[in-house]
Amino acid sequence: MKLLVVDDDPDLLALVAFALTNAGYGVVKAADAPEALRVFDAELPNLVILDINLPTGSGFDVCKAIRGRSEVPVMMLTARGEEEDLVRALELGADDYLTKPFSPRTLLARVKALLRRAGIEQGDMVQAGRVALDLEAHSISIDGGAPVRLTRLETRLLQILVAQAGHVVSAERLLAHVWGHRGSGDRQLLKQLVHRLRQKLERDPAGADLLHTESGVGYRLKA
Amino acid sequence: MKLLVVDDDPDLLALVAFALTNAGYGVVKAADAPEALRVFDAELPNLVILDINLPTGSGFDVCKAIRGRSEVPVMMLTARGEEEDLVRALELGADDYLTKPFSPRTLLARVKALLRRAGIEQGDMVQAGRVALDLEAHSISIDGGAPVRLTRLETRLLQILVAQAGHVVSAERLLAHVWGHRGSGDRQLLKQLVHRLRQKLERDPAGADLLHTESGVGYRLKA
DNA sequence: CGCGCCCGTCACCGACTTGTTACCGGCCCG
DNA sequence: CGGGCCGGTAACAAGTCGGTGACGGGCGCG
Repeated sequence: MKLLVVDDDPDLLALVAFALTNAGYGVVKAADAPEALRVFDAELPNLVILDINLPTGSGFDVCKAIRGRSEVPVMMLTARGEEEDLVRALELGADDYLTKPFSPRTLLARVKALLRRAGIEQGDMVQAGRVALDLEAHSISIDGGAPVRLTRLETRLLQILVAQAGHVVSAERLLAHVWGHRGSGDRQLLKQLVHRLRQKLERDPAGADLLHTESGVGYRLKA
Repeated sequence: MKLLVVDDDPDLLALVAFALTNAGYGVVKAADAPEALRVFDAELPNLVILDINLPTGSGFDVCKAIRGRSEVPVMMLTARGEEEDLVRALELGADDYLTKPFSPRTLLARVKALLRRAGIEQGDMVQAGRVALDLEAHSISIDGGAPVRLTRLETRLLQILVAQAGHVVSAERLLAHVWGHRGSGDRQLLKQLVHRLRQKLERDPAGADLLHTESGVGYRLKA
């Protein structure tokens, strides 16, 4: 799930991008109108978040241009007291708006609602660094590459590793999460699962080296 | 198609009910929280439109209570400036929201979109990508080709697959939708139905490969 | 009544998943 | 130097899952 965020304020742009990335979305950014359209055509995002006030050209033009080539949902960002602009934006085909300042939580809820309404609801998806794990489809994609199919256990293993990306996860904890208390203490189960998972990851050269062994402790997914 | 509208403002309630009735929907009304739940249980509507501000109990409680007993789509109505409430509503399981004031046209478009997404569109045709499913005639047409007759169960199966086209639908969910909770857990039923459906689809060469198996998860209709 | 269709059930096959055993090599430490 | 521990790898076996064919009961209809 790829989102395009357009804002000329670097701080706000970074904040929004951070919140969305953390929630597991792929984010591409643009700081002005021409760049926005360029990135849009190159990346074909599933949703656009667009500041009304842009230095070069206005957000209206971008919204209109996007509407000319796609039905993708567009959310406008506006400063308080610009309600008349808002009406214009909605008439131009924007799907929702958000008044600054807003909380990341509000942003996320709105983005989710928009995606749901547009019917491009994604499955449960978690992302960490270069890997995107699709819990619904049981697949993983590295650096946005072709998705690799995973088995049930592999998915469960990756789920916790992705959630704890960059940190070591103890073997005991992995065992508990994947097998429940049944497999407690059986390191062989884990060895095999890790081995099989690595074979799949290494089919994509970008995926080799992602899953590190922390000797005597557990495993760690590169962030 | 029956819709439940809940609002304590008699004017707004009448307006909304009028717009929906005019569009051909059956409408039942409620003015407060207890009445809403009573009417809900009695009428089992296909969609609920729910004001957040209710005199007795809040819209939240109603939303939660409804979610506790059904997956029916819920649309929340909110006044401008209640964005925090909105987030809470969406997290409680509401599917969409509308900020007052809104135009009847907007309301209708949203209601239609919600019903389409929920796959409870009645009567007419549902379409997704290259397939057009006729729920009345129990037939399907691929790429505008000759319609193929379907049985009752095949139609129900395709209904949810078309509604979720491009996304994996879990076996459990398919079973629940086609057979109700009776067939819960019986994969064999699903295997056979999918097999029979595929045979029909593959009579049209364009239809082969449309219904994809996601091993260990469920099935997915190509978008 | 007999026919055809719908659909639930059984049986079987091949592919995949998962648990288990065995073996290899490196490392630490006495 | 040698044994024990650890992690990686290979190979096998049992179990599971999905696809397919076949049978037959139920039902509506002429």
